[in-house]
Amino acid sequence: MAWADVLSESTQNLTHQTRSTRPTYLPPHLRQLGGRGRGGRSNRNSFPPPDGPNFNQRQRATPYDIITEKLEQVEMTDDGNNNSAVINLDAYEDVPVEATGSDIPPAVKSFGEIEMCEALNENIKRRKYVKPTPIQRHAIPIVMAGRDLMACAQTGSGKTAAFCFPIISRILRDRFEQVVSGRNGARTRIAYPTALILSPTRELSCQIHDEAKKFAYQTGVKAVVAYGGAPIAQQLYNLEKGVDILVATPGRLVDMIERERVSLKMIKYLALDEADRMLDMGFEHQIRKIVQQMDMPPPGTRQTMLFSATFPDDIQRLASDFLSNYIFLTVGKVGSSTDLIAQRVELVQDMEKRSHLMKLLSTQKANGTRGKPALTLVFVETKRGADALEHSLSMNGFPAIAIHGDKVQRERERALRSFKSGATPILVATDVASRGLDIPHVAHVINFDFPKDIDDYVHRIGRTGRAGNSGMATAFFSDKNMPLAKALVELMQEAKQEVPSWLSQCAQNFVGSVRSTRYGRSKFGGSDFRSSQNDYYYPSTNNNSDANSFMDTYTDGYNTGGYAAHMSFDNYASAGARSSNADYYGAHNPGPYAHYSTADDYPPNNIDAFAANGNEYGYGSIVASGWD
DNA sequence: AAAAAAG
Repeated sequence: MAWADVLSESTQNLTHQTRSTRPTYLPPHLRQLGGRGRGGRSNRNSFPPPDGPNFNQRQRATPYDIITEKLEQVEMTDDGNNNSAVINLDAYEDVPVEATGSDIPPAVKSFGEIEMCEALNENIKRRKYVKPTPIQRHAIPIVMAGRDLMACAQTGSGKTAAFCFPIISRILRDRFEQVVSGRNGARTRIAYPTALILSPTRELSCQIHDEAKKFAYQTGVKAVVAYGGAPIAQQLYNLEKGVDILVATPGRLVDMIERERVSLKMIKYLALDEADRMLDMGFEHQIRKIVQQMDMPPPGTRQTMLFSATFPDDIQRLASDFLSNYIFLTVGKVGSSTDLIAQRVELVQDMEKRSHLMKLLSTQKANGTRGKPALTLVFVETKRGADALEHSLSMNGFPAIAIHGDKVQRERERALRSFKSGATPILVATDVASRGLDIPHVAHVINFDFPKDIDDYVHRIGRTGRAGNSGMATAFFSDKNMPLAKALVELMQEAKQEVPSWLSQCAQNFVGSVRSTRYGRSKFGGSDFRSSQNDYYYPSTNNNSDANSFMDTYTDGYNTGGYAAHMSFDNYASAGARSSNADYYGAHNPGPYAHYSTADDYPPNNIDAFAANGNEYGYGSIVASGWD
């Protein structure tokens, strides 16, 4: 079958596909009617209205300032060693920045401009953070000024530090100014943290905790982590010894609160990492419970910071419940560090994915760099699929290990360690690993199953190309993914990536058939939803609903070129991929992108190399092995 | 029809 036939056939099939099955956005005031199958009393209007000073004024804030800038060149900080903490700031040259809100504190150019205690400064030096990244330059002064913040910054750009520094710094300042502290004395077993950092996965919470501990070293500020899947006793013991910053996943935290071992009464700083995920379906209820139904001080009396690389409008609406007169900050909205990730998309049907993956991996293997295997992260849709693919790869001589939520925590951590160390250079993962995890030296992210939500794609590929390093991402795109073609094309264009013509074609064929925001209008970062005049804004609790006029000024900041050069295709296939197996990327397929368009292209000549075993997962019997 | 997060 010729390539054109495949395309036309696949587009014909599309007409039979059902439209998006993702639930459409339901305004909060209608949710109790069961729209998302979430019963119960979680209607936010039923919460007692918070009585913070700014609470009811937050949407009535004075005309908003808009700060738009492009950064001047910042120094390269690479000191030559391979320390992953060193960020190649050169890569962030010309990153566009936009801040909206009232009275926006000016950005700083160096850590020196921020008033922080000496111990914290020492720790920053220890971590080899010479100059702040763009998100840090802007976010730190905002947090230091006591302002609430909703921040979008590209993956791998130092978000954790952007909220950890100022939180630690402010805790120290508070302690100095008012001697009073919420720390528990010997008489109570209840812990009273002053800062709470929530994240969507256990591994991410651990990672944030590790970072926070390093930054807080010798400052007297104590960070403790709490997450499920591990014995609770040790975590409780750590809390008893005193805690300032509690890093937690939602479930375990609620458990501890209900056991009356933790109280949120003294919380002054609340940070949600991967905030859009935290407020997405499935998590929102738990987060609301923690933030609005426990003893947490209301917005305006605590400081709230939300961070993510993506922030859809509907999620921003939900999030504004938690915030008071906040500043919206976008860093790297268009060009973004994902310039550093060379993205490629291949049309691969489900049946062919495994053999295609193995071909790809064997090419890569043959060209490993510096004697070290290139770390490759393969994303799949389901837990079962992850296990099946892990098995299949292992049986064919590819050192792979899987990580997903059905594994016990020890196994999850073991898999991650084994991957990081290079012992198992292929990690097959579900979305448990898609967000926030900082794994140095991931060379290649493969979207074996294309994600259902384009924002997940952004987060997944963000596992490579971190801290200013380059990386590559390959997506297998099948007929089933056509509804996302348009969003993918737009995203790739914004990241200055070459879009294969067949994909543009698919996108065009789908125009008008998908209206959902989540499918249609995704991009790196986002824009302040308060500025879109047409969207009805749902004010919370007892506010009046005259919301449309609350922000009158808005300019569309970015625009036109000037971003750091992105990689050409030659760079893309680097890491030696053009040597012995060059036809994989080159001669075999004349275009800049390699497609396996027909059955004749496959199997590759050396298929025996990885399918000779004849086991049930071998080439040819893929269908029977769990991919139903 | 999926992943994650409590046990």
